[in-house]
Amino acid sequence: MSDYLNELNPVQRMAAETTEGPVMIIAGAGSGKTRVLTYRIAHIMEKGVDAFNILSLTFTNKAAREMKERIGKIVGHKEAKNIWMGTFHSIFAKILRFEADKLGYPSNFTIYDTDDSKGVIKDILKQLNLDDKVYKPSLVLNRISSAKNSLISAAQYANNPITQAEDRASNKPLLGQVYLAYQKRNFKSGAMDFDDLLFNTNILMRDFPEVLIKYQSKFKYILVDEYQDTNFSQYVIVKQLAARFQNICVVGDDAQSIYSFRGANIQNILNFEKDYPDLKTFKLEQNYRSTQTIVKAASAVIAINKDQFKKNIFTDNEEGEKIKIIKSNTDNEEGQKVAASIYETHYTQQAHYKDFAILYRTNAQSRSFEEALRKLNIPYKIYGGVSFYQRKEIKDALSYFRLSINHNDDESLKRIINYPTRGIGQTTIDKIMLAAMEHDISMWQVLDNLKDFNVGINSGTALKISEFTTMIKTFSAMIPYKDAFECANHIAVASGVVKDLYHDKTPEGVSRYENIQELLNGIKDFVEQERTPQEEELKDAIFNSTEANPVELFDAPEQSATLKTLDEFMQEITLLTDVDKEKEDEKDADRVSMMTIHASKGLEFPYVHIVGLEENLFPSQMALNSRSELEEERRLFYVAITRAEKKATISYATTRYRFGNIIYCEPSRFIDELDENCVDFPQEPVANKFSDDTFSKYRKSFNETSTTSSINFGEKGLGFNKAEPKQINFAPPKKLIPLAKRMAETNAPTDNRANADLRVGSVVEHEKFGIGEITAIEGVYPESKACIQFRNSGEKNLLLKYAKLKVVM
DNA sequence: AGCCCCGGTGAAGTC
DNA sequence: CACCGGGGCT
Repeated sequence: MSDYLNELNPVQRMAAETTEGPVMIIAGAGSGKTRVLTYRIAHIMEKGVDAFNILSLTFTNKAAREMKERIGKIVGHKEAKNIWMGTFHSIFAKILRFEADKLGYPSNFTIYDTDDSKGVIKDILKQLNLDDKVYKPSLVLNRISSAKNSLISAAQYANNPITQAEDRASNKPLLGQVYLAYQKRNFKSGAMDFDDLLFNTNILMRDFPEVLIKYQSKFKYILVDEYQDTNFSQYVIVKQLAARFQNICVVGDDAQSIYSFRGANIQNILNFEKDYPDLKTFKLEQNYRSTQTIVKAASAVIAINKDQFKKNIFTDNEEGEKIKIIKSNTDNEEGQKVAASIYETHYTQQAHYKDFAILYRTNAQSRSFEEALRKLNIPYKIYGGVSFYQRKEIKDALSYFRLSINHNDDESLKRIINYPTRGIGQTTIDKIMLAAMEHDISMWQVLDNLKDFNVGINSGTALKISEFTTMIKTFSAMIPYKDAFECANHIAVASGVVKDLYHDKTPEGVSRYENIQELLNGIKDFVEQERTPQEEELKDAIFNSTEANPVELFDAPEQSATLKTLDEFMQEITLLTDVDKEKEDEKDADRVSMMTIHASKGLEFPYVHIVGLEENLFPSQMALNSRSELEEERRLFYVAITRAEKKATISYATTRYRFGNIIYCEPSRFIDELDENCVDFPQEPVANKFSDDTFSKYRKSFNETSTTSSINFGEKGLGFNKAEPKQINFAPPKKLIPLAKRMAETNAPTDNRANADLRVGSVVEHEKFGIGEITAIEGVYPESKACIQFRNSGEKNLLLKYAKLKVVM
């Protein structure tokens, strides 16, 4: 019949053809996992299974899209579209919209991102009169998130003696109350946070057996990719759904489990066999990606970990170059040396710049590489960082959309009620918020029934409020009847956002204006894309079920079911992963890729530079408290090395800036763990591992770790299954930089006298602001001040005697 | 109401 | 060093 299976090696082929019953595929790095998954699904379909009965959970939506594309080539694109494929969050958000009414939620519930969630927590802390220095919103949110991912409800949390004791110990005795209030507030707002999407799916399946049966019957074949990175909540969902047919296939690599910080539990994959005794396991051990050197070096590193499946990863590829180690004296020098190394390889090997990646442990490390690459005119692209959707102007516009879709979305309301300025000040907002909290309703409900509440707002302000609510209502009325682009465009203009930005002629203002245009363009694209069958189904269900009485202001209602609406757009973008957000048209651009190692998972590059290999940075100082944390760092290092196809280069610096101070760094222990036959060490000794400093540091860290606390969340939960013991660290991160190692900042003497010769019209380069032209000079050197129009950073006034400027022309 | 300046504090990774 | 929030000034 089909010959696609012949493209697989024997193990891959068996894994793809064993479609019935529980299957686990342990897929080493570069072992052709995606190919197996693709062919497996195609094979299931060719055996006659309806695509609507297949659920495939992927790590990013992009991965889902690409896999659908590949499957489509085998079984036909029309059929492939019918597969339910996407991330856990996006798939179950869809299901929750179908079933929302059962949980008391509206089907157009808002999904709160992390910023929204923190905003809610801040309000609650204010209301409960708690100090946000003690109850740090990010820590509180982490704690709540961990609880939810372990299926601990707010009520269970608040009444659990263990969590109570734990929170008292960390000086946050009311954390349970915060969690309760947080859930209540979000519910009133018709909002779910990311963790709620999974948590509430579990509630749904627990409390509504008919719903569980419905989806169990629907999803006859279930596949889960990156299973090593699932958390308890996800584990239970999968287990429940697969309970009827048991055609469950999980794919993963325990050696690449790197997301425990967001609740991922490597035990899910290590213990999978316990849940399904008749499990068939396939190990994909042949690496098709990397050289023998890279495979050997990586294997030596990962072998040090205790907690893992035994694997014998091998490759038939050539031996390849040794791993090169670059030592630098400072972080800036590291940037220069790495950039130079890329530059050199680019020319000597005729490599494209897109063949290179710089991988780092933390986003903050990107700076020195950016600067160095820019100096050598090497194009680069940074993945992650502040995304488009995080920008202020975009969030403002989206908040208008969100509020128009769901009036009870308090976080959006707070953001835009006085933007652009319309005379509704902080005092008024505080009064509204107070009334909302007192009556347990959303802020909108207070605004919309202002006279029913004794809020103490004067008639002038009341008028402004009513103008605001009327405006939002007209937006809402439009959404079901006009496509997303028309609505968004109308809202952006009618709200005054566009006008506000248009009048701002500073370079920042211009760029904000352009960003809004870009957002609108994106929405235009969205409108022009066809819906997937699932989206069609969902659209119908929600459109027909809305209790809302359609206001016939615009086109005929029957037309609206075919339109792609603004609320659909919002649903789509909220759950995009960082990878999903990357622009397609830049994919082929010839640029060096820069990203965190986490973000690099699943990617591959011929030449990989792994940078910042220093103790306390990689491994991170936060990971030195336990074996399991250190093992996760090691897995992260393993992931980094195995991204490389031809050559891996590792670099470290002996000093580095941190919080404005220079600190000394030691080479990472991971360097020593590489198989030494695979490594090209620098001439001088790498490090003196047993200096007094080293000992003093470890003594210090040992003494300090004893306050770290943990609680066991394993016993309760929702009562489906026994949870794995869940550790939540609540101790603040320990600084492990010994006093002896600190050094006063030594500002390199800069000769700025040359700046005295600068004139209006001179073009200069500033190390931070980039290239700019001097438009005015005031005063006489050394007291002179130059006004410089920078190309990318806007206008700045700089004192010439201090400004570090290089004359360009 | 908005702007600016100051000081305190803080960077791991993310749906 | 860089960002954010608070407070004070216009």
